[in-house]
Formats: sequence, structure tokens, C-alpha cells
Amino acid sequence: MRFRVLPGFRDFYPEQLAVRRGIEAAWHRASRAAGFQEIDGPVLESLDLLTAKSGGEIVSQLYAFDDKGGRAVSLRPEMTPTLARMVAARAGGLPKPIKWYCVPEFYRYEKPQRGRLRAFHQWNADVIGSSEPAADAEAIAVALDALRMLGLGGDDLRVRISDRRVLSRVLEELEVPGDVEAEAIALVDRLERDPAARGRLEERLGSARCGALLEHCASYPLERGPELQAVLEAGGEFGIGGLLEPDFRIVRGLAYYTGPVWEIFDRRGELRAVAGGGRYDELIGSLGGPELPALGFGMGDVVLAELLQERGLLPDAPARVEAYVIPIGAELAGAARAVVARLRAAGVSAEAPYGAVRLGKALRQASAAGARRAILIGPDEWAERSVRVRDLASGEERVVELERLD
RNA sequence: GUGGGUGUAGCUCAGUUGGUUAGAGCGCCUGGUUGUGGCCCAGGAGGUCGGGGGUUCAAAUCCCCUCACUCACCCCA
Repeated sequence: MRFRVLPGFRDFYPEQLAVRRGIEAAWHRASRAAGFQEIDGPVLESLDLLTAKSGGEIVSQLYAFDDKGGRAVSLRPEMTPTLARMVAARAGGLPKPIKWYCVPEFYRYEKPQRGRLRAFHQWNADVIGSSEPAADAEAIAVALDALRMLGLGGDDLRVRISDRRVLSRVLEELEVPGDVEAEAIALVDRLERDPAARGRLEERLGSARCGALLEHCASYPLERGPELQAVLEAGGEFGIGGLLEPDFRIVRGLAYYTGPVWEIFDRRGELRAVAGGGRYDELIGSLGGPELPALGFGMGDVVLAELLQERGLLPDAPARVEAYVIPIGAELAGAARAVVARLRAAGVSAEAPYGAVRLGKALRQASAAGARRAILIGPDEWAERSVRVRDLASGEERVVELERLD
């Protein structure tokens, strides 16, 4: 019986880890460039904390169990509860706005499918303590910055953005009864995917009101959303104005969003959202923290890696070593190891074959290791305290005194 | 959780209407003797044909179950 990786989990061989590290590097760089500080929390949290926000029904999607002390715990499925706790514990002493980011691994017991696994790495960045639309815009800009660092620009991406309050106001103006509002919002959310949604919307609202609503969908009523307009303006100032597309159909399911909500998609629309975020001004308070306005977004590695692959932009694995040291003749194996040690001490990554290897094969191994140069230790040169340095791309060789090797 | 599709070597796949020891390309390993890699040539390792059961003289091939992957739903923090 062969052991296999659990469904929805991944093994990261060097090539796959190189992809992940490349993605994470962009996340870190974009975060720091915008003044976000990295945090992290425990992988395991109390079930109470995790269910406080979304309710008990999400337990079915949690890796939850009782620990040996009888505590109900779960692997973390998201960061917000942890974040809220961390903010609450130090809220008084932290200068506002708080700008934190993290790159944790999350665990969700869901059915694995394209773009969605059970364990994944996700970049989260949050701004806590500011109600300014500029903060919303900056978050979007930071997300786009990271994508740009990976080679994805305005030709590949679009940001669809809405604001819950605008949709609510429109429904209010249309005199949609309060008890129908939630369902109407859910149906707007489904308009794209579900052909039946339109019919049901008409049924619920009546054809006149439904028609008016759909008209607003086609042409976003920005005049009813000064807050969103301010975000768009600030976005323009951050240089991402051309990518922002107001769109009612971005609802982002969650009940706790209170303002702008947005999602980044590939422009071809082949994949699920690459990133999504929004403002949640009441959430931290409701999780037992202080009443602080807040916003944030998440970007997962799974969809992003798929998009990068489709565009031929997957980060490459770095070369294993810069220099490959090859003894010519078994009696120089020790000399090769000494040269390796010397190079490493000088900060140059280097290795030598362990045993006696033919020169031709050793050169092949040097190429396979990604080395830029091979250092040949031959009897003739070594007798004069020199080595032969071969550039593996050009094949050029020159003799270098050992003392000058670096 | 509900449906559809797909499972043959590390990877991409071929495998006739069921019929001998299951194949190819790539990759991997070894060799083509002396101090020069990428190309080429030769050889080799590696598969209980996803797993289990059934039909049959005979199953990679037909049937059932199961697992995994995948696509569409539910959901998407």
C-alpha cells in the first residue's frame, strides 16, 4: 500500500515550492512597500473564536476536534478572528491606522476543485482604524502591486468593485420591502452564474422594480454612492483607476461587509477570483474587540498559480549552486572540498561531487545544478596553486590563482 | 453534500472486436576507457494497468462497488 497525500493537500517538490516562494516574495515586497508589517498567529484556535463570526454552521467546513485537554479547537480557516483578538489585546497602545499583513496557511474541509484546495497559503492585508476611502483604495493598489511584480498587469486583470450601501439605497428607493432585501441581494449576486436568478428576481420584486434594478446593474449609479466614488478617486491617484469597474454583482456573500467590496479577476474570466476584500467596520467590535473601522483582503496561492501558469509566468526554481567544483582525478577530491569550503566562506554557494566522477559527467551535473561556472581542479593547475574556471554558458575557460578565486 | 467526466511507468500518452512475457516519447541511471557538459548512440531500472469484487478458459479491455482527480452545482470566511 502506497501512502498518498491527503485530498486537497499538496506536496511541494522543489519546482512547486519555487513557485510558492516566488509568489510569497511578491506578497511580502508589495506589503512592505506600502508600510504593512508582518504578523502571524497560531495555526490552532479555539472553536468558539472561529464560530463567533460566521456561526456554528461553518463547523462542517472546519478541521475541528477536541484536544487532549478536552478543548474544542480547530485549524484556522481564516485570519480575521485571530486578527481581531490580536487587535483587541493591544488596541489601546497601537498607533492608528494599524497596517498588518500575513501569509499564513489555512485549512478548510471543503470539496477540492479547481482553484480550491483544503490547505492553501493566503496573503492577508488589513488596515484597522481608518474610515478613509483612501485606505480602501490603497488596499486594492497593494494587491495589484503584488500581481504586477509577478508579471500580471492591467491587460490581465480587472477589479470589480461595489458598495453594499449603494445597493441597499437603490433597493430602498425602489421601495423593496425589508424582508425581501436580503434575498434580492443574494439574487443579484447570482445573476451571472445562475440563469434562473433573473426570473426569480422579477418574481420577487415585480417586473417594474426588477427592470429598474437591472438598469442600475448595467450602469452603476455612482451618484448614490459618494463613498465608493471617493474610493475610485483615490484609486485613480494610486494609479489603478483604469482597472476599477463598479459592478453591483460583486456582493461577496459575507454578511459582515459594511462598505466597499471588491474582487480581482483575470480579464479572460476563466478562473475564480484571484483576490477579494472589503470593508468590515463592525466586525472587530462584534468579535469582542474595540469598535474600530477596518478593511482587508485575501489573495490565495492556488488560483494565482493557475493564472500565472496560463500566462507562462510561473516563477522558476533558482539555481542550486553558483559554482560546481570538479576534481580531475580521485586524488584531488580533498582539494575540491577545500575549494568548496573556501567559496562558501566567501558567500558563494558551491558543491562538489561526493565520489570519483568522470569529468564529462561532472560537467553535466554542474549544468543540471544550474551552476554558472565549473571550477576544475586539475593536477597541473593545482601544482601551481591555481584552478581552471569554466563559464558553463559560453564554455570559456581561464586559469585563476586560488587566492583570487571568489 | 449533489450530478457528469477521467484513472495504464516520475511526466505526456498508445494499447485493435476481451487472447502470450503491457508499449512509445520525454525524464532518470549506466556505458561509449586518458582532462571537458548541452547533441548523438547503446544498455538499464521503473507498472500488482487507482483499489476491491464479479463475469469468462482468458480482463488494462465487460459489469458492480470504492478511492482519487477533474468539471458543473451548494458554498466560498
